[in-house]
Amino acid sequence: MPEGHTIHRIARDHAKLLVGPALVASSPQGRFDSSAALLDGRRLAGIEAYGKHLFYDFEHDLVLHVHLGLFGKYRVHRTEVTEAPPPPRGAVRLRLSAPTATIDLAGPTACELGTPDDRDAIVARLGPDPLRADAKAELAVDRMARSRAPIGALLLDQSVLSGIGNVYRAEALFVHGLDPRRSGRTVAPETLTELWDTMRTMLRNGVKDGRIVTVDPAEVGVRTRTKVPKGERTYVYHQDLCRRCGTAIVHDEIGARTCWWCPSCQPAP
DNA sequence: CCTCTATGGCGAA
DNA sequence: TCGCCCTAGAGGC
Repeated sequence: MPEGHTIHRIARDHAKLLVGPALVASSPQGRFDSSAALLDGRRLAGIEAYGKHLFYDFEHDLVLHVHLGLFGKYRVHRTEVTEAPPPPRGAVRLRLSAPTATIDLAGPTACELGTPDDRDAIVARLGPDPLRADAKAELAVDRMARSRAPIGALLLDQSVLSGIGNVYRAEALFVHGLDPRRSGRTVAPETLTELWDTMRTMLRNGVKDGRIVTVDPAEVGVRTRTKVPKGERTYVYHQDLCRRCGTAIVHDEIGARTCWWCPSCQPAP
C-alpha cells in the first residue's frame, strides 16, 4: 500500500502511539535480533517521514530507518496496560511495544539502525517531498523541465521528487492530459508546477483518507472520496476504460513499471 | 494446495 | 536492462 501518503500517515500514527515511554523491542522473525536488542528499553523522541522513508529518532542518536518497499506492512495492536500484545502473526521483522500499543513490521525493503548522519545521507539523495512543508517545488520542476526522460519516468524518480508511486503518477498525468511518454522538457514549466500542486493535493487526500482515491466523487455519483467503491477510485490506473471518456485504456512499461493512460484524454506528443 | 500479483528499489551486468 | 529481495492475500484447482 505504500506511496508517500501511507508513510506520512504511519509517521503521524506511530508517533502518537510510541513517543515517550521506554519501548520493548524484539525481532520475532529473528532477522533483526541484534539491532532490536540495541533499541530495547530506549525512548522514541519523534518520527520523520521523507518521501517513502521513515526515520524513528531514538534517544542517544540512534535512528531506525524503515522503507516498506512493495511488500512491507505494519500491523498495530492496541492493548490495556496490563494486557500482553497478541503473538506475532507471520514474519514479523520488528516488534515495538509501548504500554498500550504494539507495532509489528513485516516484509520491509529496509529496516536498519544508523546515525543522524546516515539519515541525512539518505535524505540528500531524495528530491523534494510534496507532503513536507519544507519542500521546494522549483527543484523538482526545474529537473523535469530540463530532462529528456519521459515525464512518466521522472515522476517515479525519487531523486527528482519523492513520495510518488505508480498509482499517483498515472493519475496525476491523466488529470493534466499528459501522455507519460512525453519528454519532461516538452512540458511547459507552468504545467509542471500545476502537476506538482495536483500531486500534493492527491497525497494530502491520501493521508487524510488512508487510501488512494483520485477520482472526483461527483463523477462517480457519491458525496465523498471515502464513499467511492473499490475499483472506481482511479481514472486510468489499472482500468480497462477511461472513467471520463470511455476510451480503452492502454498501458506500457515506463520507468520500469507499468503505466496506464487514456490515449484520448492524454494525446500522444 | 498452488500460482499470481502488488502502491519499490537495489546492485550486477 | 535484468534479476533479485521481501510478504500477504486473492483466486484457481
